[in-house]
Amino acid sequence: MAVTLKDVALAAGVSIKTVSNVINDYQYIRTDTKQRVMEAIANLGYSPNLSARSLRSGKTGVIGLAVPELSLSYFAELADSIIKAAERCGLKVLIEQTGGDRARELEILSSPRLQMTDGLLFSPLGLSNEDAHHLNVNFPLVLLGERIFGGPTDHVTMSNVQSARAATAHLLSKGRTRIAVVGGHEGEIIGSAGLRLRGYQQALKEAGIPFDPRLVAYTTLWHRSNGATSMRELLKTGVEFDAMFGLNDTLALGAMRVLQEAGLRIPDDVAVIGFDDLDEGRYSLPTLSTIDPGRDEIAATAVRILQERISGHDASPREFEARFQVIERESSMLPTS
Amino acid sequence: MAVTLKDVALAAGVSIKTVSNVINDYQYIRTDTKQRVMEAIANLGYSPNLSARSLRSGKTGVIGLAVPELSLSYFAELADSIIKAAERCGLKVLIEQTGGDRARELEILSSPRLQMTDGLLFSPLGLSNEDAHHLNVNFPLVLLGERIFGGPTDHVTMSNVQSARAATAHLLSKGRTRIAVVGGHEGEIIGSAGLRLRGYQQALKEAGIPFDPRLVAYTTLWHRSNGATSMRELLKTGVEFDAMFGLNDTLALGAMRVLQEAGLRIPDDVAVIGFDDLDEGRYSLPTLSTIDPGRDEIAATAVRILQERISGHDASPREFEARFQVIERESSMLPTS
DNA sequence: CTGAAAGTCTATAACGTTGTAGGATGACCG
DNA sequence: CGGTCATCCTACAACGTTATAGACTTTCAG
Repeated sequence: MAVTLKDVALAAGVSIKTVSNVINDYQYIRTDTKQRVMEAIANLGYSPNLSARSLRSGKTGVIGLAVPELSLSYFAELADSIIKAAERCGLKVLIEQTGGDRARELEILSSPRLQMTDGLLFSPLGLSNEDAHHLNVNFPLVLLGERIFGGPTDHVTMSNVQSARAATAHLLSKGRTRIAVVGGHEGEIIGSAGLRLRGYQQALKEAGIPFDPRLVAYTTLWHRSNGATSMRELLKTGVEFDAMFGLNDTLALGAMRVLQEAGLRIPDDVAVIGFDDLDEGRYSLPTLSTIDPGRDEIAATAVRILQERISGHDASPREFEARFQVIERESSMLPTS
Repeated sequence: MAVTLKDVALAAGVSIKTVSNVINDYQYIRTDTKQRVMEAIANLGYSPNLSARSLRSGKTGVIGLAVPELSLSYFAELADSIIKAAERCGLKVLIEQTGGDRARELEILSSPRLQMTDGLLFSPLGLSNEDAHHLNVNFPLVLLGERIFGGPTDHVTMSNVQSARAATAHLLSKGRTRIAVVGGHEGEIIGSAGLRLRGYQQALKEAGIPFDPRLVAYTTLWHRSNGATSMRELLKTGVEFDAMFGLNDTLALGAMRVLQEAGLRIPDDVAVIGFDDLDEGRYSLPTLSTIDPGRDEIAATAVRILQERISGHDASPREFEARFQVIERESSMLPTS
């Protein structure tokens, strides 16, 4: 059925290796031979069998990307950036969804199915720092996200602590002092929630404002609905606040919706900032202030260093932190006090 | 470096074919032989080389999914559903982004790089019905979306016309008669925009209401910003309306934001319905009425029939239409007139 | 004119897996 | 006891590609 090198070779009257050489731009081929082979290729509609090629060469030209879920906007936009970055390097991306489940994440690290790829970009959610040793795998692996630091692999992350501190400082600069937080993870120290919460506390401390634990609403998955529920519970406790820091945009949008239902004005009664710079926050009502965590930079860096590892670059694990930016929109647009 | 069948065979003192047989659950193997082989596999940490396997078997266990962009929420959620459906069939998904660009879409249909997959789920945006013949490819292909009908391949789609008619009828049932539309594509007949617009017109006709072309706002890509811009222009024209049908949720949310900026109340002044049932619409303010186009059904059907084609099912092309549902939320919650 | 070097091509052996064909053992039936 | 059959295993050949080694030409300096 399928046309192979052999068929082309036969048609062009050369050996299969010559055809292979033409395809791989080997230096020493006469122009007319090349011509003849090219014609045969075109006539027969030959295209190389990639399975055979990767068996022989040991490379597939495909990288894996493991994320919790594409229906979480942050990961959809991350995947978008990564696919584009990979394409620039001539790589395809195979996406795996873990649901943020620890067991599934561990399974992916040991799954033989991933051998169809040259390496893996891995953004875990269920793993924690104690699982770091599981990252000791025998294939190129680049870690994304903030669940594990100091692990045995290259790691690309955002400046969680610093940017959360900047986000909080931004609200403080507006004269707000009672800043609620939505999306904490109970007891977490490392992880997006823990780190961002730490940044929040640092900013408070710098401003000389005591940390009030009642202002932190905890939740599990960072889904829209959880942002809404958390805010609803926070309001029920009666604790007062004049600003809110959503640990990501999705949470902030869900929470904002509940605030407005409760008749609170944004930013007048409650100034709001999120985290992630989702497209969505640009068209919400009000538009959402946020942190741009440098997603494209993360994607490009991750793909680049994964490719370095694939081509055999051997060095001790490196940590990369993307540049961030505070983006002020309506939800916190107030005169600076 | 890597452990192969040969190594395992040597360690277990059997032939490589026996090891292969153990792995593939061949019937006739003595329990103790099996045991010995399994142990050797575990000890050496063997896992099969998938390139070799696919070269031999002609199957890769990977399917391609080509969509415009994952940062468009609809496609992110579609990809999510498809990856989950594929997983249930033991398939991996390789995602390709076309940007909705016709040239790139055509390229994908002829790209040899896709040979790393067993088949393709293809959701074009730039192609039109005249390009149907390009779908005549020599690999299993299932078409998604509404750009091409009656093409040479299986096709899974949503009931665009019917469900748009139902969406419009829903607004009409609330006593609204001046229904603006956001997201039309100039001159389009086939395609999500064209079909949904047709459904809109059908509903009007059934209700005996004349079609007013001034109520239709046109746009290109269905991005949030375009929904906002379109609505801004519509308001500028001064044409009156008491309801709006966003041809998808993203557009509707963008437009809703502009309506509210303009001081119009939803649903009181303008009742709104969207299309797609994005998660986002559940937490917007107000929550967004919409059409659930049956995304999971589309995903499951598409994967199933692609798999049928891969396993050699030969029959004339089939068309599938998913069941839809009108979902009433706050943006159109009014007493039925 | 000669030998070395550069240019052009080919035969053959891998890569790691599965399919085919068949050999060896023992059980069971007539 | 001979033959058939099920059971268990193996040797070998493929799948389509690229790497290796080398054969044969041509070029060109000495």
